[in-house]
Amino acid sequence: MSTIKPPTMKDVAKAADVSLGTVSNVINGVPVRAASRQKVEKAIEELHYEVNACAQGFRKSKSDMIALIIPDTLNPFYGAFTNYVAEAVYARGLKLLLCCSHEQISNELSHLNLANQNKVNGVIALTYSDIGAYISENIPMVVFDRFFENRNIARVGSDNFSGACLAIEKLLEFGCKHPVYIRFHSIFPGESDKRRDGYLYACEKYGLEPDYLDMVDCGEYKGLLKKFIEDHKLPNGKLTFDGVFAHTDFHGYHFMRILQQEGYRVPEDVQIIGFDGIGKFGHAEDPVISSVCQPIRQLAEKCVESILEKDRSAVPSLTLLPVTYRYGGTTLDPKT
Amino acid sequence: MSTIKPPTMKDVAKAADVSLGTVSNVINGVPVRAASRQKVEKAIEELHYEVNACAQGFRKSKSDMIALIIPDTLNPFYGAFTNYVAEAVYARGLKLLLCCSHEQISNELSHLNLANQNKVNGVIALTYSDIGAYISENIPMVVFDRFFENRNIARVGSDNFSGACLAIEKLLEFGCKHPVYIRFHSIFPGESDKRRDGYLYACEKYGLEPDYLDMVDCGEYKGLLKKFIEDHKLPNGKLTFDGVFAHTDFHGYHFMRILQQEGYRVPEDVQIIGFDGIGKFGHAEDPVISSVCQPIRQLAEKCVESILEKDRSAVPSLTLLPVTYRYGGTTLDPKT
DNA sequence: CTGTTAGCGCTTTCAC
DNA sequence: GTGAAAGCGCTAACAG
Repeated sequence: MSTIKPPTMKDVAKAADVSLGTVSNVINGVPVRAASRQKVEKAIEELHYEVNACAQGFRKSKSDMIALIIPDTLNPFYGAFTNYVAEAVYARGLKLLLCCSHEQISNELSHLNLANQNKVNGVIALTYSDIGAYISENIPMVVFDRFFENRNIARVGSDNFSGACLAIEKLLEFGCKHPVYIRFHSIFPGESDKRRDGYLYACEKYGLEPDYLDMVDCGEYKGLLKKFIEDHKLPNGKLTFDGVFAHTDFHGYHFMRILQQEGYRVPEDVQIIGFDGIGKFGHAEDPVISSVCQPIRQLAEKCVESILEKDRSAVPSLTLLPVTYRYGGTTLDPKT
Repeated sequence: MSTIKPPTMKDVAKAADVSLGTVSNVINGVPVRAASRQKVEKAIEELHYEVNACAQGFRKSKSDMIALIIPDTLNPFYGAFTNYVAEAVYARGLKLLLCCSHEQISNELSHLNLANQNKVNGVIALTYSDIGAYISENIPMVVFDRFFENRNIARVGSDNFSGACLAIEKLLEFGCKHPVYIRFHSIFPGESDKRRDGYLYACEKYGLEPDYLDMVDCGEYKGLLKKFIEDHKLPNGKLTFDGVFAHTDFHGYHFMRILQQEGYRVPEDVQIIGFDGIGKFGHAEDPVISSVCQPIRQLAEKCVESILEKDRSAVPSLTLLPVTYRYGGTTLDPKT
């Protein structure tokens, strides 16, 4: 067990015959005389010196890490968001501390504690509870996709309201006369509630009778979807609706499966547009259904940008990014 | 900007009227007289003291972090693996440093450096190159799924050989007479090459004529798959094969799409079994195709376990976990 | 520009 | 068991 201790800045200083401060300056990009710089660089090279990030973090009370609190990375949407946050973080020379909460408030809080204890530069959170109150005042935080009012924490998300309108407009454009809305939502209020508001607004705007399923997500969605179909069946077997705006791709997809099981054709009898933009092999790969896509990469970028903004008064309290429609086989898009 | 400095162990010691060492002992679970312990705990409570993980890491030269080096978290397989590694890491009171390499060796190396600099307890790597040589001798490392010979680093993965045999056996069981194998592989050698070996072995064992496509993955797989179909078409339009073992679910899925475009029915005309066990909305959710599934959670668990084993001579240099078959709509499984 | 120096908060001896 | 004290490697403030 001959564990050789790695060289320190002191060793470098000695080898380069300069002072500790000079070595520090070279490493941190502080202007230094060319001759000294070269001596130091040579010594670093020869000794294979590497900064001790722990010591640095300790001294500066900053670990140069960003903590991402997210339910999991199994869900393709979360996986994609995590991926793009990571990219944005690396691009700024920082590290990513990944905190999966599995939607447990207790985990969210303990991870928040961890973030505090580790002196992270900031935390990006996609949480199921209003955890903002628990974070240290002096750690920048931004919440993504889940908005809790009554708190002064920066929020970043997609323009859900416009997205819902876009979905309805597309369905109408593709020939639907009676689009319905299917929603299973968390018991926690969030920004995605605006999708319902957008649906209602679009109905009013286009003179449609609102007709929608609005349930708390309970795992029993399949039965409820079947019942919804039953309730909308005419005596001749036809359905009273011909279009579906689904709150998420997941529910849109499963609704499609059930419709098909019952003998209806998608998109010929019923067209479906979901929300999120999930692909079968990860984001942006082979869409699962036609969908209103969230700009995940840009959302991640905005979150990191907002965390790193030095002038905290300059970060917008709300940033809403535009969404786009993408064909995914469940709609009758005209061949353009 | 009235940033109040958080309390330190010194503050706790003063408030509890004990020495610094005693506070440290309480925090680290070292036996302490009950009276002292209570005084300290009370002080911690009152001051809202929290350990400074940076200082701790600095002092101990251990950050209590595990670094995971993985191409990305977009791919559902990687996303799932990341998720389960995270769980296993948290369960042991550690943190996860996520390093996405995007398959760039330069990124892999720089993340490895980072892991070194941050005094991580170990690194788990799913890499595209033999980076083992670059890690500090005294940081435990385990490579997952990509095995490089000639190096003394612990390796964990699925039993690819048996998995390939299982796939062929299932195809035969479901009535196939002529199963082929479709493979697009990385230019780097890896454990998944054993899937080909398994296919060849199964062919020999069951008296089949091996017939397979073996190409370096180049993004042009669609054209190559079409050509493969063309090359296996009889004058009457039928195919010379009736079963496909695909190297991954991804390629199996796309082969299915192309077969369907050309008018063949899956699974009636051609049955397909992939490898990995990808679901449409993340791992274990609604399989994309019938598949030989990797036990991702257990693999992750094994990796973490291996990293944390104190007695390095006790960690197996190779751990192969068994795979299982799962129906996913592209095979003619008997209703059991 | 450069050298000197004082800690950052914690763990870990070492006497008592 | 407990207190005192010595740093871990680095940054930043200061004087030259």
